[in-house]
Amino acid sequence: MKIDPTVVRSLPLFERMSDADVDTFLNLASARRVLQGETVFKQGQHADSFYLLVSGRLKVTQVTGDGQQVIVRVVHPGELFGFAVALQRPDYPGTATAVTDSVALAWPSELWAQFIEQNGTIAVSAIQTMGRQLEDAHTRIREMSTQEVERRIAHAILRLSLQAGRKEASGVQIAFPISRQDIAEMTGTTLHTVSRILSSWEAQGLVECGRQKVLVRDFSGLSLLAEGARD
Amino acid sequence: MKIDPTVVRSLPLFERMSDADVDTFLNLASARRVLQGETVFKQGQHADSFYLLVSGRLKVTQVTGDGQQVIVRVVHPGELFGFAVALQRPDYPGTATAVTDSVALAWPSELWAQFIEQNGTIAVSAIQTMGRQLEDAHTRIREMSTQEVERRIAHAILRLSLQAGRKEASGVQIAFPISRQDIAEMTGTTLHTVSRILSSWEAQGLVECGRQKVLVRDFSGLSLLAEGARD
DNA sequence: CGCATTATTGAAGGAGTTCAACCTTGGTGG
DNA sequence: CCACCAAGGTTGAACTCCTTCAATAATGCG
Repeated sequence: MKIDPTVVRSLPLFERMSDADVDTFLNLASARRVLQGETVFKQGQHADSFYLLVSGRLKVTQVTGDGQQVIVRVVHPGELFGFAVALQRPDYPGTATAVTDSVALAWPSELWAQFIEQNGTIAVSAIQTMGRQLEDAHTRIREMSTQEVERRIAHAILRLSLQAGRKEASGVQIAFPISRQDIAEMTGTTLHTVSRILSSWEAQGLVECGRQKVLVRDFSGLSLLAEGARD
Repeated sequence: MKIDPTVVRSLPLFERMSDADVDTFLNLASARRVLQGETVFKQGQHADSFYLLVSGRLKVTQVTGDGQQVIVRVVHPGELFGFAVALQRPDYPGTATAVTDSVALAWPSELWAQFIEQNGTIAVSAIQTMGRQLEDAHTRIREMSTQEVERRIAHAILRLSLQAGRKEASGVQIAFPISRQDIAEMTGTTLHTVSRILSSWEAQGLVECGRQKVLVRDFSGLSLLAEGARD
């Protein structure tokens, strides 16, 4: 599969890089199309590649010993993922599943150290990607420690509508299929609680939702709720 | 304050670097002694430096809008911290407080990009540090999502005893003063619950504890508990 | 020695889970 | 083309783990 350099150019990772360097990187990469529901890699699998999401959307999940699933991250276009090498791990700590049809670039893990050491731009970008993820993770920890479920769900929905929102006539729609179960796995609760809360929000006119979809009607109303301004 | 290059050499960050390069880095750094209870930087403060902990131990806390505190990280010797620059943030997202007398090296934030771009070794180390932190954060998220308080506390105590344990006659002591409140802020619960659980563990002979101290007597017993093998 | 900080423990209450039953939706194969 | 059924969603009721409130005790610093 061939990738158009101009598409790639627009991604932050490459924007400060010379044309020649971009070509070098692209020549070493292989592109991969992943259909909705398919996985790029599975938890525990040998980490032979690291990836860049070109288009689409992925979720990265981890399964605990007793079979419970948690969504640790949503991958948006332009982000690096699957860089287990960077953590000096032989295997992937989670499973990456496409929630929409997606395209990813893959490089062999052996090239990671070489990329980072030889190209400062890549190093800085990689660090920024990880930094943003680290902040997200800390935000989530803070929320899970201190906030009740309703506020956590509000934050999660607001974040998704910002990172993956599509403007519609009546509000902002989250641009990929997302189930109650998914939201529960992102906020550390159960699908039952998520369902109850979304229903109550719908009654209040804050959101509109259906099977695998959520549309934010009243962004500022939801923000108030997220910030703890209880009715 | 002067720093001995041989001390620094033993840290992973510098171990693959040439003597000349180590000197260059040390000449640009300023060393800072931080006494127990003092802060290296405060949440919201302008991020003018990034740091490396040479000795001692720090906790990094965040305070939420409504005044609740959360410990987002414990910094152990040899680790980078306060690299807000890397996240393209003008300010520190948390407060770093010494829990034991500590020594840290500080570099001006402006040097970060230069360090990373020019020295591949530093870049790879920085990425590994962040990667490890990211994994820790994901582990914590997973635990908070799926495990009950007792198991979370068990995991936290085990982790601390591995990362900061000092062998004593009757077990492994956590090598810095740690209160019930601290443990609560690390596991997303209240000091009351922590106190109750530690008391019950003490009765079972798993730990021994006093004011600001915890000693693990039965590591494997506690591990069993952490893994969910209920009595 | 006095007092602030830290810790313990009981009792009451509540937010959210668990269990259970039922309803909706949309894809697919007869 | 539409009937069927699996996957996703809703909602009630019971229960429980943990928090919150409250009061008292221990520890160690100045």
